[in-house]
Amino acid sequence: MPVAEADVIAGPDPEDACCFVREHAGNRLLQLVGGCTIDYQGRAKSQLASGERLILLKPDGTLLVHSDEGVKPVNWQPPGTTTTADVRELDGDTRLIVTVERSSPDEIVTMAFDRVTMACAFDIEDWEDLELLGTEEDIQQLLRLHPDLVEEGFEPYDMELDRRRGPMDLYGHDVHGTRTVVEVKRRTAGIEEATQLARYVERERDKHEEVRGLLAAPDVSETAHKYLRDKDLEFCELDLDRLMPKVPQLHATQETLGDFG
Amino acid sequence: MPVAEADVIAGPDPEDACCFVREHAGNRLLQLVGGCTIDYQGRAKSQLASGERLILLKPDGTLLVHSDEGVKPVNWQPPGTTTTADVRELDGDTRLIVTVERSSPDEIVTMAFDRVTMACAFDIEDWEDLELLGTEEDIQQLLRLHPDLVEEGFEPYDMELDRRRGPMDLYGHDVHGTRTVVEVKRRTAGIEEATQLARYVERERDKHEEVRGLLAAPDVSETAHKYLRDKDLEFCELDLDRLMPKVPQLHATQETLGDFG
DNA sequence: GCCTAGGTCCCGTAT
DNA sequence: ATACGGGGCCTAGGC
Repeated sequence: MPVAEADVIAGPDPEDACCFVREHAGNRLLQLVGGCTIDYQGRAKSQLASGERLILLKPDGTLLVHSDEGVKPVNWQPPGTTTTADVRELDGDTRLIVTVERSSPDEIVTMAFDRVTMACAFDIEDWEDLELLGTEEDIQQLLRLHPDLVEEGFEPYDMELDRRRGPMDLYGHDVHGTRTVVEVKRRTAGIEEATQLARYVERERDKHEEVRGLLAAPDVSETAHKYLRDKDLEFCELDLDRLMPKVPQLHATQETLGDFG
Repeated sequence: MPVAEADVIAGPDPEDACCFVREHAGNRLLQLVGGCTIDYQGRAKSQLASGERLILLKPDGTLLVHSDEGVKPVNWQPPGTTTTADVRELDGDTRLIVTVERSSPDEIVTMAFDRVTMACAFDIEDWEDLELLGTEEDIQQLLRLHPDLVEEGFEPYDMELDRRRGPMDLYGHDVHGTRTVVEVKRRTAGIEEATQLARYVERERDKHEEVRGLLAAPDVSETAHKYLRDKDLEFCELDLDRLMPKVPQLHATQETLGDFG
């Protein structure tokens, strides 16, 4: 049954469902709704007893198995898989078996349907990229443009050079000319972020006399703050309410610059 | 049109689609396929120009917006949102507008449809929990049972006590009676995992005379290995091919134990 | 609520 | 291919 550009079949028997999967897998966005067991073997191993789920197979080979709750799929496979469909006898019933596999790493997801409520296939074309604003990268660039928001007198080194200096978010010198490493975070920094900064600063302190380390974030956990003091590092509070509104302008100017660069 | 337990409407006009969304949002698994723009405002901000997408609204308030590629939804909301649907005039067209919002943090996703190809609603009941084998927790427990696989003569302290000792995966003493902290990883350990161990060991070394630190993983990155040597820590190679087959047994015995505990 | 740690994390990017 | 870092990460478990 064609529904605009969508094909929908309700309650197909295993054979029809099998044909449907074979016809559309890898070409269109394929959807199955029904009761099934799911086994996964690969980086780990999982089993899921029979229940009703929604299965999505994207044209790029992505598999998503969703239950009725939560953002994360209960099973999945990243792009690049190959799909096979078969009809097999199982416990005296004829069942649709769909397998999705890939190599490196070798992984396979096997779905055995005891019932297919619905099968759909449609083309969805999406040429657009998401424009995301307020990422760490955005904040980083804003601080490059307005280094005083990090600290009065802070001057970051040039971006091109920074690349060769390693993975540090910002690197420059403070008002007294002291080398200063800045790690930027878009949300409350925890112990892990503090350790990350410590690692970068440690490397620099091996090479140079005096190096300051700043963790620039909207907030820090107490544990992280203690750790920073311990390691002679500093926390630098970022006022996101002031910074975020500047981001759209940043993106606008970058688009303009893109015409020349 | 009832399709087993599924309702499907093809190419509904905005008003019908709006009713459909209002009727099913929060009750059943609701699906929309169509062309839309999507705006998100919350922890960050995003815009997505018009394109065809598949929208899922789970009864628990989860929102997923999928394009034709990749595992990750292009936009989403975790469980607990509320959905509203409206019909509005936009650019001289009548459009379905669906918003999904939540508080703490305040976030909103707004979808403006220029066309709805298909709308479905169905009940999917899934009472089963995924049984996952081969997690870090599994490996940890195997090593507790067979501590020689960590190192000849290693003896981990009791699990109950370990809880109070902090977040360390394993804590015990080696064949010479030296305190030993073990951080377990299920895959190649990188610099971050090495730093994590270093942090735990540092705390223990503040309190005790001599403390060893082992990073137990199937492999280590070169950088991480250097870091370990630097900090006087050690790498302990895990043979996953030997360990993983033991996991099913572990789970089986734990189920049995569960009957008594 | 905060915070930490894990994830079959995914994903981009640089080496 | 490996490795490192970010993510609107999500999610579970402690406190």
